[in-house]
Amino acid sequence: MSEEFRDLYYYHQRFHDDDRNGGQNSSTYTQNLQMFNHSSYMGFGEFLHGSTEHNTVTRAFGLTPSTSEAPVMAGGDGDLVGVSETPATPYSSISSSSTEAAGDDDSNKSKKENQQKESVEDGENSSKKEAKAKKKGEKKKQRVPRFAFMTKSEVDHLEDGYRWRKYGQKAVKNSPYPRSYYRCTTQKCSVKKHVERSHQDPSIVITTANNVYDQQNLAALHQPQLPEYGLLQDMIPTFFPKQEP
DNA sequence: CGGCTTTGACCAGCGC
DNA sequence: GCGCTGGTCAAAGCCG
Repeated sequence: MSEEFRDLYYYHQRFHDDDRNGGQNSSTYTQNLQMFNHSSYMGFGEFLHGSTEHNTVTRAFGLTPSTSEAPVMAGGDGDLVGVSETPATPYSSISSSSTEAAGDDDSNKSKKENQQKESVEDGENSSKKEAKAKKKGEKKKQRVPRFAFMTKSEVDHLEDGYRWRKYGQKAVKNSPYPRSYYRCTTQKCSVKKHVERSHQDPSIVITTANNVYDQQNLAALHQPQLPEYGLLQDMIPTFFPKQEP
C-alpha cells in the first residue's frame, strides 16, 4: 500500500470466487481487518470526535445508517483506536480517516471552475493570475474526512452498489500500480473515491473515500442496490453494525 | 447519442 | 522560490 497510510488498524480480506463472472458465485469473508491512518490526516479518534456521529462512515458512503447503536471505534483520542485489540473477530472493523476540505469538494470544484472560466473569458494569463490572487484571499482549503479500507480482491474496482465514473488515473509513486479516481454518478451523490492496488501485496485493493455527504441530504440519497457480493456494511461492520434481533 | 474510459494538462499544497 | 506529488479537468475516443 502506499506510504501515505501509516498505521494499520484492521485488515479486511475478501475473496471473490468469480468476480469476473458477474460475481454470482462469489463469497465474502473477513479476515483481520486492518485500518490505517493517512499520515497527512487526522487521527482516527480525532476523526470520530470531529465527526458528529458514529455513523459518519456510513454517511460517507451514502448508506443508510443503521438504527442500532454503532458499536464502534470507541476511545482513542490519538492516532490509533483501541479496536485493534480485537482483530480476530470477523467483521471487526474498518479503516481510518483523513482530512481534507471539510465538505468543500464542490466548493473547491466551483472555485476551480470559476477560475478556469475566468481565464477562458479573459483569454489571458493575467486573468489566471488574478484568479490566483483572488483565491489567495479566500480562506484556506479545509480538509474532508476520508477513510480507507483494504480489500483482498482480484478486481480493482469493487462492486459496492453504487455507480461510479472514473475521472482520472495517476501513477503511484513507488508502486507499479496506478491509482484510479472515481466519483459517484448518482444524483446528489458527491462521494469520490480512489482505488489503488497495494504494491506490497498486489492481491489487496486499497479504497479511499471522502466524506462529503450532507446529513440533511442523506434521506434523499439513493438506496444502494445490493451488489452480488455484499455491501460495504459487510466489509465494514463496525460502521455498519448488524441489526440485533 | 449518452455515458463511460483514457490521458495529458493543469492546479494547489507541501517540503526543502 | 522551486520542484514534487496528489487530485481534478476536459477533450477525445470508445461502446452499447
